[in-house]
Amino acid sequence: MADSGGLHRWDLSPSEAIALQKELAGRVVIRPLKRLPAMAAGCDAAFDTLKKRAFAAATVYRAKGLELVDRAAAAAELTFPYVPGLLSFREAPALIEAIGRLAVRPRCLIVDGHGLAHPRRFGIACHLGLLLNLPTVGLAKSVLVGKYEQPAEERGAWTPLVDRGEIVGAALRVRSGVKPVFVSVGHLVDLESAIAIVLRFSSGRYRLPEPVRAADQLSRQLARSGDVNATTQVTTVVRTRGRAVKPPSHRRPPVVRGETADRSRANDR
DNA sequence: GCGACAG
DNA sequence: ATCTTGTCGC
Repeated sequence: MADSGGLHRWDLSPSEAIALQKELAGRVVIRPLKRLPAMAAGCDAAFDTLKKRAFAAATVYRAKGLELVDRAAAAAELTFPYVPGLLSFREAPALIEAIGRLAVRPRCLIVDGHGLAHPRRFGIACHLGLLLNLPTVGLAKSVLVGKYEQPAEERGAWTPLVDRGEIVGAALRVRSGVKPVFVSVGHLVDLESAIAIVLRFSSGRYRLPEPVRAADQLSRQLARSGDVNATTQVTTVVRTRGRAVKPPSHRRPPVVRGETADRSRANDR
């Protein structure tokens, strides 16, 4: 139905959630990725003005050509408050639902939020990666824990994000001359692989990698239009699919149902 | 006790 | 995260 693994419940109190994180943190696997994934899914969530409902989106991109391959979304009632360090207990259920609705099973996730760069080394990227058993990268726009030196201005430059004597992530310049983003290990990757993945799925035209940028836009769009299908608890909102694996001789750009996919330009942030 | 604090 | 248009600069 919703959970992918049923590893634990979600209706926990903040203190119980913290205890669970300490327990699950030991299961995170850090290792280099043998080969960069051909496709990766960006994951992000937005909220309605009443902040009573979350809209999660998952967008799959192909590394080659940075083309959108598939995307899905889900809406859910918010049951957990926003508490720094406990983000996954607020957003993960909806994100898991959205990811589960993808027609194309992603082999890698880039999650909006931190991974190991977390007080208990178990940010939302670690949580999702562990539950879905997928290589996962954490990508945040600001720091939760740790300090860092400003990296060089060129795309690809990075400096370590250090917390309590440990390198928990990196301040990575995805676009030259633009504020860096913070990359950290989620699960089944190491920091170098995580950085390589973020650079591979970004063109350098925007601060965020394409998958996350698209998921951010989709979730935000759905939150504003307070989309229909969002009536009950974990409910479907939209679903759009494109080409799956091994596309025919004639490539066809993904078609978005109900709305035209503007791929021209935009202003991030 | 005083700040810091993903989204 | 969210309330929100134009504007300055590469």
